[in-house]
Amino acid sequence: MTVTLADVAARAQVSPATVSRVLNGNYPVAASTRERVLRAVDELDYVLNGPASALAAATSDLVGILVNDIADPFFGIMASAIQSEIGGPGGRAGGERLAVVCNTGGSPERELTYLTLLQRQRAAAVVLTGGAVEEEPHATAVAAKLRKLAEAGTRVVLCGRPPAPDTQAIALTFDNRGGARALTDHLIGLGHRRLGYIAGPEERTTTRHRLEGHRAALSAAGIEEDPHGTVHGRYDRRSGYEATLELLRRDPSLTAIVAANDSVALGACAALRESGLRVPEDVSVAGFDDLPFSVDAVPSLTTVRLPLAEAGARAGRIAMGREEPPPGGIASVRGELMVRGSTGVPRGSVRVGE
Amino acid sequence: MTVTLADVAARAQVSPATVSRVLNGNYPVAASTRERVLRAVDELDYVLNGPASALAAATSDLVGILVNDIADPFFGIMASAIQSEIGGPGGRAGGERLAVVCNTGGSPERELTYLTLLQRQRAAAVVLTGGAVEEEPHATAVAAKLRKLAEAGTRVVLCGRPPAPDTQAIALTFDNRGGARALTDHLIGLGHRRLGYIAGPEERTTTRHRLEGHRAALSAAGIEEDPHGTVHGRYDRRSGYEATLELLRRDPSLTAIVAANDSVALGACAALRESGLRVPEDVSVAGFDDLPFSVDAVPSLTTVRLPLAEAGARAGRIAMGREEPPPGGIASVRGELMVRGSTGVPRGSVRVGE
DNA sequence: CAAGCTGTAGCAAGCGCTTTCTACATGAGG
DNA sequence: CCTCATGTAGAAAGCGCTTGCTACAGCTTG
Repeated sequence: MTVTLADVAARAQVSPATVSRVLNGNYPVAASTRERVLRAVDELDYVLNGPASALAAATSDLVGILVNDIADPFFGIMASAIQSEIGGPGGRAGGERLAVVCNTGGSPERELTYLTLLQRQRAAAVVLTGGAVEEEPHATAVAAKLRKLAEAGTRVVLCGRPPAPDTQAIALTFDNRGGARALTDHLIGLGHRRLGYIAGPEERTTTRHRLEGHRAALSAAGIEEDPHGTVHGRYDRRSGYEATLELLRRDPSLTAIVAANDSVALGACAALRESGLRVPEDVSVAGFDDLPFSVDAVPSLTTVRLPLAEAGARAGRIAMGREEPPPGGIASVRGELMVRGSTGVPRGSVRVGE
Repeated sequence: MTVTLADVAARAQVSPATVSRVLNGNYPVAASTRERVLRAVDELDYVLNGPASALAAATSDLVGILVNDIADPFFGIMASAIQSEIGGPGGRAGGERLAVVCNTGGSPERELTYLTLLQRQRAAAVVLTGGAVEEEPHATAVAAKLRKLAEAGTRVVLCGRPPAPDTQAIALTFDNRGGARALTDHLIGLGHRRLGYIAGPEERTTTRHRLEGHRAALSAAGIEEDPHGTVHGRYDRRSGYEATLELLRRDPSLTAIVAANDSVALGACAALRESGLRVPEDVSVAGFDDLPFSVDAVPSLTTVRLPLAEAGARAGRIAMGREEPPPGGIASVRGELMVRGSTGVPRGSVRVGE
């Protein structure tokens, strides 16, 4: 039924071993023999049996990329960059690797499930992207799993994710704290004193770090923080829309809104607009990430640019062992403040609600 | 070093066969034995060797999802929906499947490479999304590959992609022609007579179908088509920006621009704005797909909504054999015209360029 | 001219699992 | 009490490939 190595060998009048060596190209084979084998492969339309070869060689060419939300360009861009350094014909000769992205949907359980599945497949490497969940039963479980993977020879790289101690995992972390700090500093510099903050889900590291940066800026400027000034939500547009309405309800006099990311910021802009408020004349809005659509927004979004593609590419190379890991296994990747149209000096003093 | 089935068997004082049966749950095992085995698995932290089991059972739990551009939400949304019906703990008990998305980057070679890689892994199913390339050496090669896959028992589903004849592949096709027709009809109905069209890459089916729908609408309205009214580009924002400048150069008097998709439309809006033209007062703009950001654009985009998530979910279920394929193996999925702020009646008659 | 290389190819032993077939208790039926 | 289903477990034969080791030409060398 299906063609096997032995069939090819028979056709080429050589032993299976020789065929295997031709295909893997890691052993001297006479040119004439090689050609005969290749012709047989072609004529029989032979396709290597991946599982069999993985079993025999005790290695696999699978590389897993875990993302929180594949429909979010933030992850799409990173995944794309990682993959481009790993899979397909772009890479080194002979080394076809199957780079696969797994969508955890932000669920800790699914993250663990995928990790187990990849461990099962004896993946060559695993790249985890995006913020981690800090909640306890899970964080430890993931760390343990990562350790196991590393022990089994799987290279583990974290991209845009905080380091996982005792794990051997290489981490390229985004400096969310610093970026957030710069962003809020910018707003404060413009004269804003009443700022609202729309945060992401509470249990994520990214959320916490960005919030910490924001608060650091506030306290450095001597602005006492209003506990009502922060609303938590998801990392999507909708969440930004709703949170903005809530912030406006709590404090109609705020002059700036800092969002957890660009999507949230766009939602905020929409809510503001529908509330009859202009951006940035009435309320300034700032995002985070600088996704492609952010320049295009009207007004264009002030945000912190994260080098998603660069970091992803680097993570991919490290995962493939084609680039040295950073010293200590940890590197912090800085964002860059992009000042654009959505932020400006606060208008006068009081605005009447409604 | 690594724990194997045999180790677990030894620990549980049973034969490897029994452990295998407990793990697969497809053979009666006494409750007490099962429990003993499970405990041993737990204590030893045993993880099944995927390749070995795939080899022995001649099946694998891999499901491949091919996308053209993972950084594009169009694909992200579909991939997410497909995956949610396939992978992780969402599915049927016991059946953990590894749903993986492969990014072809729109390159025919990579598409083929991934297909081969999946064939190698003896994937349980493959879902191909997005338009196909029509160029000849490639189209035939892909069809041949799909046939091979199907023969080898891999279920093949096309989602948002035209049917592949002689292939056994199930196809859920988007009615791009019909959607494009409705969209341009709408514009014509508003009174537009000079329309520019920004198309995608020439060799893609999606591009051709949308263009055909557009032209059908024009000719039905008795508008003779200006060969200069169409510019080809990529499916991204940038392309829309550049193409718009080009269209404006060719015909400064056009009153509407139809874009290949929403991203392109956004780029068009940006170019228009920078050229001092208002949307829709001076020029109407229409997109296609209705991605999440389209409602948020200013003005919000008139477009054709494609039920990406629904179609993806359905494709996923079909791929898993959990839903009957449509009769004849082919279903056409219709889009819905969403009339929003970016289109309006054309202004007066002549506008002066510059 | 015998001994020793070098370059190629084959043998055969697994890799870790699944699954068919066989074996053996048990308890039921005659 | 013997025979037979019935339920449960084990033995063992692969699945298709890789790879360490062996074999043996054809050439150098001393």
